Amino acid sequence: MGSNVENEGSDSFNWDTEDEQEFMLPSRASPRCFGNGVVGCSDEASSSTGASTKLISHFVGMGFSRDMVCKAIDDNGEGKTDAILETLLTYSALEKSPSEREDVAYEGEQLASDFSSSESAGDFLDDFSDEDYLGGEDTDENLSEMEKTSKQLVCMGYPAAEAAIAVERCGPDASIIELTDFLSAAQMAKAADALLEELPRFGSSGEQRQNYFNGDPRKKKRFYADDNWERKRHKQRERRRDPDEEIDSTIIPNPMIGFGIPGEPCRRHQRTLPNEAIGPPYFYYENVALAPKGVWSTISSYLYEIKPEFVDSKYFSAAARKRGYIHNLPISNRYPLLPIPPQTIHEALPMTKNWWPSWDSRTKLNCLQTCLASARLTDRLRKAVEDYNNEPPLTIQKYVMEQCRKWNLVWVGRNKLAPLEPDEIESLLGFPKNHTRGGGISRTDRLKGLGNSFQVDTVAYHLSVLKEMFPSGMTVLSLFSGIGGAEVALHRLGIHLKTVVSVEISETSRNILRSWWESTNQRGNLIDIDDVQKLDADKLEQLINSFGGFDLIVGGSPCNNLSGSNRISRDGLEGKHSSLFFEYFRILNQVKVIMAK
DNA sequence: TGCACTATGAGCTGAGCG
DNA sequence: CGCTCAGCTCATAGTGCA
Repeated sequence: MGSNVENEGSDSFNWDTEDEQEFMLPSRASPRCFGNGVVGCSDEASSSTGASTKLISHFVGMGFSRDMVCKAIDDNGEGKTDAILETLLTYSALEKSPSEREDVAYEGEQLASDFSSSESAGDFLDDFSDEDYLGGEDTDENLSEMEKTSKQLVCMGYPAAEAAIAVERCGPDASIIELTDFLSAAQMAKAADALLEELPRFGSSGEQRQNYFNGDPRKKKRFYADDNWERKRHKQRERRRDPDEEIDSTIIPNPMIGFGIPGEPCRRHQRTLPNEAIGPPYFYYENVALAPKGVWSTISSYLYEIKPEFVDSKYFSAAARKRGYIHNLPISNRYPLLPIPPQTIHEALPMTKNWWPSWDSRTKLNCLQTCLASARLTDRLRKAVEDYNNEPPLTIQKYVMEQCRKWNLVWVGRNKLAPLEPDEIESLLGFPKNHTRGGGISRTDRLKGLGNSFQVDTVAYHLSVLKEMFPSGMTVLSLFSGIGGAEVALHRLGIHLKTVVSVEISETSRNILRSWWESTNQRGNLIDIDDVQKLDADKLEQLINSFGGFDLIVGGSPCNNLSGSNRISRDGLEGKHSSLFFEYFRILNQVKVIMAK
C-alpha cells in the first residue's frame, strides 16, 4: 500500500547475497524451523544476564531455538530486544535448511553458533582464512567431491574460502564454468560494495540516487549491471531448483471472497490462531494476491503461519483489486461501510452508460494501477472503431476489448475511450472526494498514491469488528501508510483515532494524510515518520511508553517486486522494495516484546 | 529539475479440450 | 494428464519539454 520505497543502502549488493536470500526465503529456511536443533540451556542456566523466561519464550515462540535465543540475549543484554532480534536473524541467515545442510562440507551450524552478533554475514565470510576451509593435510583420497572441486578452484587462483563457498552455493553438480561464473560475479559484487560505500545512505526518494548517478553514467551502468546479473542468476537458480521445493501451499480461492463478503458470508466462520499470534496488538497485513509463487507461504511463515485471506475488491466496489490479508482480527460480525458504493461501472460512472457499446460486456473494472493508457493508444482505438457504425467486426472488437481491459478504459463519447480520472479512481477506492487533489500534488503523484492504496470499503469490512472492541478509540501504528487507506477506513467506521503513528517514505503521501487528518478535524495525534528503519526498538519503546501501547498495527508493504505489472524487477520478496515486508515483521515483533514487558 | 507521456512482456492461473 | 489459449497484473525506464 505504501509508495515505492527507495532506500538502498550499502546492502544492495553483497558477496553474500545468498545468505540474505536464505534469510528472506523461509520457504527454504523458515525462522520457525530453526528450533530443530539442540535445546542446550535451561531457563535458569540460559543466560548469565538472567534473561526472563518471558523474553526467551517470546523468541522461542517466533521459531528460534532456545540455545540461539539464550546466546543472543547473552550477547546483547536483556533490554535490547531489537539487537537480540537482529542477532537471531543473523544466526538464522547463517543456518542452513536441513535439505541443504546434508550436502554442506563444513560445519555450518558450528559457525553460526560461534558467530558474533555484531558482524554482518559478509564480514563473517571475509574473516575466515583459507585454512578454515581446506585442511591442507588431507590427501585427495580423503576429500569429498566438493572439497576436490574447491581445491581445483584454488589451483585456478581463487581464494580458498571463496572457492569453498562457491562450491557449497552452486551445489555438488555444478560445473567448473558455473563455479567460476559465480566467483566472478561475487568479485563484481564486492567491487560494487566498494562503490556503494562511496554513497551516502540513499534516502527516501529516488533523488539522492539520481544525484549520485548524474555526472557519471558509468556508475549507473555498473550499479545496474551487477543488479541485473544477480537477478538473472536468481532466476536461473529458481529454474534449477527441485520442483518439489516450489510447491506453494497457498491456494488462492475462487471466488476470492476470503472469510466472506457482505450479504454472502462464507460457511467458515471460525478459525484458530496460534497463541503467539493472538493480540494485543491486533495486526493487519496486506499485499498483492497474485505474487510470485511461494511469496505468500513465506509471508505467512513469518506471521505465525496464519493463512492469508484473499479478497477481490470487486465484491465491494466497481473495480477489481485482488489482495491477500494476513491478520489476527476476529472474523465474525463484520459489517460493511455505508453507503454501499456503486457496484458496477455504469453505477459508478453514469455518464459512460450513454456511450457504452453493446459488445463491451464489462460490468467491473480491472485493478486500478499507477499508470494510465497513453493518448496515442486511445487515439488508435478511436480510429479503429469509428469507421463502423457501432458494430465493428469481431477482430476489431477483440482488439479494443483487450486494450480496454488492460488499461481500464471507459467510453466517454461516441467511439471515444478514455482512462479514468484521478477523481474517479479516488471514488472507486472509497476515498473522499479530492483526497489526493491539490496542495502541490502532481497528477502523477496522485495516480501513484492511489494505485498503491487500499480499497477502503474492503479493508473497512475487515476492520469493522474493532468498533465494538474499542469504543473509546484506538492507538494505531500504520506502516507504509501511503495515502492513508487504513486511517480513512477506521474513520469511516466511526472509530476514534486517539493516536496514529504513521510511517511513510513519500513526502507527498505524508502530506495527503496530514491534510486529510486536519480537514476531518481529528482530535487525536498524528505522528508521522518518514523511514521505517527509524522506527527502531528505542523509538518504539518511547512511543509505547507515551501512548500505552498500540491497539492495531496495520500496513501493506511495497508490492513493486511482487506485482505482475512489473516487467523489470519482479524479484519476489527479496526485491529492493518488497523486502521491506521484513520491516513489518520486525516492528510487529518488537512491539509485541515491548508491550509484553 | 520536475513532470507528463510513452513503450515495454513475463509469469502465472484457470478454463477448455482431447 | 498435458496441451493450448485467454486473461490478468498496487510497475519501470527512457524521452522530451517547460
